[in-house]
Amino acid sequence: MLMSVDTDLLRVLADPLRLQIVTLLARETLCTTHLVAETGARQTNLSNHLKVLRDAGMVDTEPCGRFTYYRLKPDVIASLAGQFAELAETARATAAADRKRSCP
Amino acid sequence: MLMSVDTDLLRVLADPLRLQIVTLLARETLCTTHLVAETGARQTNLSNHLKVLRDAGMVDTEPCGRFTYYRLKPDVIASLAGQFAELAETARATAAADRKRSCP
DNA sequence: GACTGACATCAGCATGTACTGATACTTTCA
DNA sequence: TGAAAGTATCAGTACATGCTGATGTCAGTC
Repeated sequence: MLMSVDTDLLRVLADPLRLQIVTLLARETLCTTHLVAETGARQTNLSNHLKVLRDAGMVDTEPCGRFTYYRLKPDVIASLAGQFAELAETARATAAADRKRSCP
Repeated sequence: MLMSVDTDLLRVLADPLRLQIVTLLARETLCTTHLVAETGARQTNLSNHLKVLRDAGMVDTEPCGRFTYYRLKPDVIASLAGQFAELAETARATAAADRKRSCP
């Protein structure tokens, strides 16, 4: 069966530090220095996670002198939100109808 | 900062087999035998994953003779969907406003 | 009561993951 | 032009994760 939600994206967001980065970037475009300061993570650890987010296609980079700005791709989050909304609606309707398959 | 989405729940759903189980249960209440048949997973592997879903508070169990039925808790999925919807809206508004913090 | 079916639990193993420290590369500054 | 700042990459390590096979427990059947 086709998955209802993209598990590769879920795995990327399931890490607390990466989710924090995504949440910060949802509010404003920031550079690596900003993100180190806001998250308290070490610079190389943050870079590792930023690479995971880039590879997952969730953020774009934007050089600015020797700073690198990261910008979230809102459509990726919107797509995930849509998938969860569908799953939630299906679950709600099923609970309301109390659908239960017979014993085998 | 408080997380925008529950990463413990995300980690639970980030596994393809567990997400498949949740998707099947979103459509109807099923027993372990049904789930083995629908997913093709081995019985002990499926039981391991069902335990993870129970421990995460995503499903309830319902004994029925020697069968065990699993019922999805729709409010858990609805809550996650709501969290993603908020994150998506924040991201969309930020992209529209083109918010970018100045260089440090 | 023995047997069968359904399913939960557990230990072991292979693989994946997240962090650290070291280091390389690029840009800017003095 | 060399030093400093910013950031990316990499190897190593410790821990987490997912699967398997074996096995235990409980409900139903004969």
